[in-house]
Amino acid sequence: MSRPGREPTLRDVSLRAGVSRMTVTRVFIRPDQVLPETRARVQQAVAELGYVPDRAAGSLATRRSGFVGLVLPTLVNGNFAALAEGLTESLRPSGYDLLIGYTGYSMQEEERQVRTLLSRRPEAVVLAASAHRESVGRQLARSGIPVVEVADLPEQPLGHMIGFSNHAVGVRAAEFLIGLGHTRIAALGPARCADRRDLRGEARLAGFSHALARAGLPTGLVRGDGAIPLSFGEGARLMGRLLDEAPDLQAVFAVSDLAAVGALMECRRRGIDLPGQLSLLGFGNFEIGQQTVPSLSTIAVDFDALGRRAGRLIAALLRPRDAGPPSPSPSPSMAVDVGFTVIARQSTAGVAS
Amino acid sequence: MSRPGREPTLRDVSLRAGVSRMTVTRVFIRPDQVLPETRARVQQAVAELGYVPDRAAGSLATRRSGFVGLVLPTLVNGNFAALAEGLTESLRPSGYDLLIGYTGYSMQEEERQVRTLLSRRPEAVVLAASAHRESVGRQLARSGIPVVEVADLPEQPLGHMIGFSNHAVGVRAAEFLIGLGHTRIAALGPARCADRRDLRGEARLAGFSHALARAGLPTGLVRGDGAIPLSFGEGARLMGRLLDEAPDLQAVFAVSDLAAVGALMECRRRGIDLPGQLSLLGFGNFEIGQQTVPSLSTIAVDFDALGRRAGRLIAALLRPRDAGPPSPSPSPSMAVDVGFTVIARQSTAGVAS
DNA sequence: CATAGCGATGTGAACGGTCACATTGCAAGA
DNA sequence: TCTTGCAATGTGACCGTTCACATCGCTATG
Repeated sequence: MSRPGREPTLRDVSLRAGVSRMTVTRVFIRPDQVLPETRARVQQAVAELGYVPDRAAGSLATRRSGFVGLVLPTLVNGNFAALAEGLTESLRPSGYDLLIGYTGYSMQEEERQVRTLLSRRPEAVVLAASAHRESVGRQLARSGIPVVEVADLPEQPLGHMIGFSNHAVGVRAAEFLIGLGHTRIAALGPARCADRRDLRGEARLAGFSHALARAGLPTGLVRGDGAIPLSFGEGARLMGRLLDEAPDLQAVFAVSDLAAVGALMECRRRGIDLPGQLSLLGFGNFEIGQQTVPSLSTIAVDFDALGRRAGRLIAALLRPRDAGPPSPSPSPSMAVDVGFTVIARQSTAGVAS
Repeated sequence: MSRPGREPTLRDVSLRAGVSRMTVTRVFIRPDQVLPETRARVQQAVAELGYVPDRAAGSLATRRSGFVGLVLPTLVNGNFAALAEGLTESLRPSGYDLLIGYTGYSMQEEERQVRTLLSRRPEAVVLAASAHRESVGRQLARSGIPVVEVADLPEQPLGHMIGFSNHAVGVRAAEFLIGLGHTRIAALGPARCADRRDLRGEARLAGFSHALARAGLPTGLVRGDGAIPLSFGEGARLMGRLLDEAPDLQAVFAVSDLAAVGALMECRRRGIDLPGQLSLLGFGNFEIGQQTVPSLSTIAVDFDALGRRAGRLIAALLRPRDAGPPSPSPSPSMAVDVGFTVIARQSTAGVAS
């Protein structure tokens, strides 16, 4: 190394290669503008010194951080992780790095995350945490960067939306179970604490209740009291309570496959036959649901594709950064409904009549 | 806002508050050095302008990015996600942000990730991807920052290690199953492709074979041909193949709970009674294993704690940055063995004699 | 043969903070 | 009253890169 202790800089490389600093930069940014011989000399110096450009300095000069922020409730959820991976991959060709923050479903934490994030000057932000404090929207709006909300279609969007209606999912779930001939129908969903909330789960639950009521069926067995995040164990626990209270249950919708699989296992422990005695429907199409016995009927959304789509949108929004006018017309807010699919597997069946 | 289009800067705030830029900075860095009245005036200007400090600029000046890099195989694995969350949380008090990259188990991709990462000048790097190209070690060594490898105890460490011996896990798994009286014992593990490898899974498998051989038992049923990453479906598929070939099998070790649960479901589909006809042992203590019927015996490692521990180590290493000598003595490489625990649940049982 | 034109390279000034080192004002002690 | 000392604030340079623009040398063209 040239200077002890410090990492080599552009200057070190330029001195060694016998060119100016600008030429070295060009070798990285626009190699075609540099004569092949010069380029080779520079590249050798780079290799010898082990020089890696400092993007923080670059960001400062270009006013472009190369970051896209992603805020989600938790990483410990296959679908959110898949979303993150899809986003990363679709953003890679454009050279953006993902900066991930997770809120643990807490709105207060989300606020903190967004503030932290903004200090890194992301060029766009993707929000997958559905419950926002008002201040979050204010901060994001002020920063002037594109905001994309995913995995939902909120009533009061902060920016673009790529997702699906969780309320519609709930409605469809109810219609599906009703269509099978069930009438004593229950649902398992998240509790509403003051700060920790799973708004999407709540929306699915609300849609479910709504459709039940519309069909003239009782909604008393729709339970919004699951601990967040809904897990296998929580699903089993909730199912146990439900079975204790209403042994003559015919069908259950769990707002998450995780809870549904837990519920399925609880049924197995109690010797309840699925779908013979009870139909069970989940949401999320987690891989485990394909393998359980019986396999789990569910409602599927392609989260990886959701992430990819968000990434493509962002790449497109950010590309003509130079072309268009500064930002007088913040491109009209897009809303993309990617829909969802009911996947009927073995855990649901019609009522024998 | 003050200047149209641009985000407000320190200068905008200082002008509005009628102080110098340095005073504004101090309100953020060392508030106690600023007179309360002045501080209040500055804070009001900050609030009015919606000013958020630019950390890229700050990094440049302080030569500290505030980033810690984390490279892992995939996020779509509860244990790695838990590790990431544990790391994040233990680093938060010290003000570090996590920069996550994932390799999809590819060594080539890992190399790319590390290079990208280094351009953001992380102050430390945590590696959870066990298979490294040589160049990765070179790059990291040259950068001079602390490196922590987690979830393994490699023979040729790149820096510090916090983990457990995957080979020992395999040995212990075999001893456990042998101890139950089984002799026809199989194992399911990852295949070894050229680039995509799961070295930790391979190590568990190798340890398992080793212990089997040492006990004079045949190792022909130890299968290292699972698609990476090992999933529920892959576990089911592998188990099916195994049962077709060796119907008189007595015990199976799957190097991941995910594969083990898949295998468990496959057994159920085939009407094979666990643990009556077959003992099944997994690894990883994923939550689902507690809920399956029968519940899954497994080998547990606390990944969240692993992440926390790595975070604490890094925080400690980085703290006295100012105190100690520049870096003549790169603090001796630490190796922490966090061990593992066999959790015997219902899927394993002794042979009836 | 002069010169316009272009491609390759160099120059100095930002970018937005923070560092080390002044400078100022004021209270305590000789 | 005159230091001395400290707390609060200001000054200019610098962190490593890239921007806009200038310069250089060469070739093609009239």
